[in-house]
Amino acid sequence: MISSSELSKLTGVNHYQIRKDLAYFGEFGKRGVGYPIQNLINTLKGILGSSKRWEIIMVGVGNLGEALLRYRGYQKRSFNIIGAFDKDSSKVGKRINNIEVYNIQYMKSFIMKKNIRIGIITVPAQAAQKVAEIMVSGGITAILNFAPIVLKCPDFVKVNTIDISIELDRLVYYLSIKTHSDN
Amino acid sequence: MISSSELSKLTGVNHYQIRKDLAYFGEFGKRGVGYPIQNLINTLKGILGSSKRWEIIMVGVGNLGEALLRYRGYQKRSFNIIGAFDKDSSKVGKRINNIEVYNIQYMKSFIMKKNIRIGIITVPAQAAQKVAEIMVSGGITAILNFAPIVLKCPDFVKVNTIDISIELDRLVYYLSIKTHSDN
DNA sequence: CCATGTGAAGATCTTCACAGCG
DNA sequence: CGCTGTGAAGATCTTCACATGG
Repeated sequence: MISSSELSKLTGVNHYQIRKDLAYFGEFGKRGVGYPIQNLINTLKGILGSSKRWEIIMVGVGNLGEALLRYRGYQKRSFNIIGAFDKDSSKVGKRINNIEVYNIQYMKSFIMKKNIRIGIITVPAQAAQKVAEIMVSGGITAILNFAPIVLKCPDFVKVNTIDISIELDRLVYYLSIKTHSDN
Repeated sequence: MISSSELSKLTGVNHYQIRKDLAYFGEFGKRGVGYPIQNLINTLKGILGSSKRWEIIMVGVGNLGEALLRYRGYQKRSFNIIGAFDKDSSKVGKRINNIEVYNIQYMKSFIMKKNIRIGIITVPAQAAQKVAEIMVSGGITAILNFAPIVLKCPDFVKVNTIDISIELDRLVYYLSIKTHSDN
């Protein structure tokens, strides 16, 4: 059993919010007690779509791509990187964390054959748009993009961009504001 | 000169929002024409705090850390990674992208001496909290955290966490919702 | 009595309509 | 006339107060 206040401490989200969010999907807490942990986990898995197993591909096996492939944090999650792609023949054929690197020319047919819905882009900025287009043409509808550009994709495609420079700009902005008002 | 609608196309943010946001900081557009580009850039640099030059340190030179060190996207930006730290002696002394890797035991004094305000954490999850504490004790007040945990820091410290698993969960959730409502 | 679930109040963010100015 | 700047309307998110039920 766990209460909304305990969850609050663990996550940094306040207890009102925790309750509102959970209640939004139904009543699975017990009044006066809290939420049954195991039950909560299972219900959330269903809600987040993580009871299903999602297969993912990654394109671009440079430093960042390799870092992500080595990252073990996926293991217990609902998604699996089942293939990586690069145009560089020196990388093709490698296996990283048991994930094989294929030539990028096979990407589209791979997506179609395996019915992939999610792709990760870790290629340089100038190649990213083209990669995104091939992904979409193969049937991918959700992209996690690490290239520092705005990808042009059809509306039905969900693009989630992580641009490290922008994240640092956020911090810089925060510090500037604070410094300014510290007088 | 550039108009709010052009900026809208470039960024994906709608034109109302562009104007509201810019107007919030003052009137630097010309009615009937648009925004003078150079002027806009300079003004925004000031607002974002990027007219100043910010020095940054990074801790953890594993795959991800190395990828970020190699990333050239900072070059034109307002921030500079001026040092990296690791506890692994095989990494100490390396130079990556002209950034030297120091033993982590010198981190605190480095932060203090150079008056660093921003730190990037790319160490494994179990080491991240400790690293954050040392950073804060040295005077850092803004952290970009790549470790998949919730860092406990004093309120005056701005923590920005990027957890790749969570970003993927977002996409999975989006796809689940869509699949559900596609019936 | 305790912690959830929820309607209402409050705060904030987004969209809109249009006045104002080059 | 065109595009900005802005007050107001609308939508959404957050906080709160408290009724509800184990």
